[in-house]
Amino acid sequence: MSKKDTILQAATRLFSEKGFKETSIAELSKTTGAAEGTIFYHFKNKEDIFLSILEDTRNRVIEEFERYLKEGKFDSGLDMIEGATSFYFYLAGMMEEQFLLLHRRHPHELAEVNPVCREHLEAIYNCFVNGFEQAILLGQKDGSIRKMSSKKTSLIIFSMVDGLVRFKTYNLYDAGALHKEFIELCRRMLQKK
Amino acid sequence: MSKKDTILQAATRLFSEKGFKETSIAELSKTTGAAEGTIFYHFKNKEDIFLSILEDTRNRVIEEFERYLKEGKFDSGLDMIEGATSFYFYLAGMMEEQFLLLHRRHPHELAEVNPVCREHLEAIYNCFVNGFEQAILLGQKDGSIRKMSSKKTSLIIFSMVDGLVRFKTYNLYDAGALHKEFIELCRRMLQKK
DNA sequence: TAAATTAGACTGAGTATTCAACCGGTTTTT
DNA sequence: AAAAACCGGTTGAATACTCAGTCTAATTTA
Repeated sequence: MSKKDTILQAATRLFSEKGFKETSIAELSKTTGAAEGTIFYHFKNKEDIFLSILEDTRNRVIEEFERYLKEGKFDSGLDMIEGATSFYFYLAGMMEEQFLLLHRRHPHELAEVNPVCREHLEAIYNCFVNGFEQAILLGQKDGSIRKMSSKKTSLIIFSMVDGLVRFKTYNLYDAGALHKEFIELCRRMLQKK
Repeated sequence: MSKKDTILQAATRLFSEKGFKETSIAELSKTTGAAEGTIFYHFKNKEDIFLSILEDTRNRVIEEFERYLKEGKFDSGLDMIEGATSFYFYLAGMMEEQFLLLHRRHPHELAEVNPVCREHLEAIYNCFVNGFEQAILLGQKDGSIRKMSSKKTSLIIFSMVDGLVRFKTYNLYDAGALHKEFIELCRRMLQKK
């Protein structure tokens, strides 16, 4: 792995675990074995490191989620919602550090003043919300999901799954054990009859 | 208002808007008109300011929520859930700064090493989760809510409402317009038949 | 040879916290 | 009554420290 990638990988862990401001270049240098000068040779400043991480996260998240939806075979729209939400949980586990980073306030604050950051964040969120909406629209066509606003419902579902993932990272309750119940509740609120 | 309260109020706003680390004593001094020394006369250090805010938040949140549940008249457990979740949204609007603060990562990180902080956080979350659970148990008694794990379901409902509030603060989508739909979905996933 | 990397000194702008001094009012002493 | 001591609250300059980012000169790698 190139030194640049090593830096990026360590920065992802440090930024997600400790926060952007709380991570110093000196620490990043020590944990990677790269000299401080090397870090600034590859990235023009600290924020640039952060944006690179966000770009990588965006690419990977979108690639994985869209591939899952394309390759997956679903018997109905309702099944597709179950698959998509479950895959969200799976992805949050696979890419734990990146999700931790996204759940911090820093990227959202940066997005308010930095268009590049905003673009990355919107792309990530739209990917999921659109995926959920597709499933709802499919379900309304095949009759597994009742008539309702697909736009609004997909937003609510996204805020639900995202809320659960956050819950797990904060570790206040044993949120990991809630998956089965969540799916059941989700089905009930969407299905016909 | 005493100088101490002025400091506390300004710190609540600054910590919630900018973050703990990102807020300097110098800025707090400037916005309150209190000298830096005065701040450390009233609080033994920066963290002490934060814990005072958290304590105030805890007291206010619990007082308001429990009073609402006690004084409120509900026709059924299902109505009580609607009332309790709606009141959560209302409270999040009324105490916007405090909720913003709670939604940052800092209090949760501090809670891992500081028992006082952990105590405050747990008290706040338990208050809501227990309130939701009471409503579910009541609904199961009066027949408005089906058989299900009251514990797990109350956790999921809490993560849902909390997720929506977060959504609103991040302002990525127009989450404020989702309240009516949320209530409807909530009813469907809980009620019998 | 050119690009990548190193160690580390350095700058300049912050940072939290400390501290001796000060202020206005009240009580105690003379 | 005048002087002295006392008090909580307040001040802002001083302290010791951290940090991002720069720079250089030497070395390694491709």
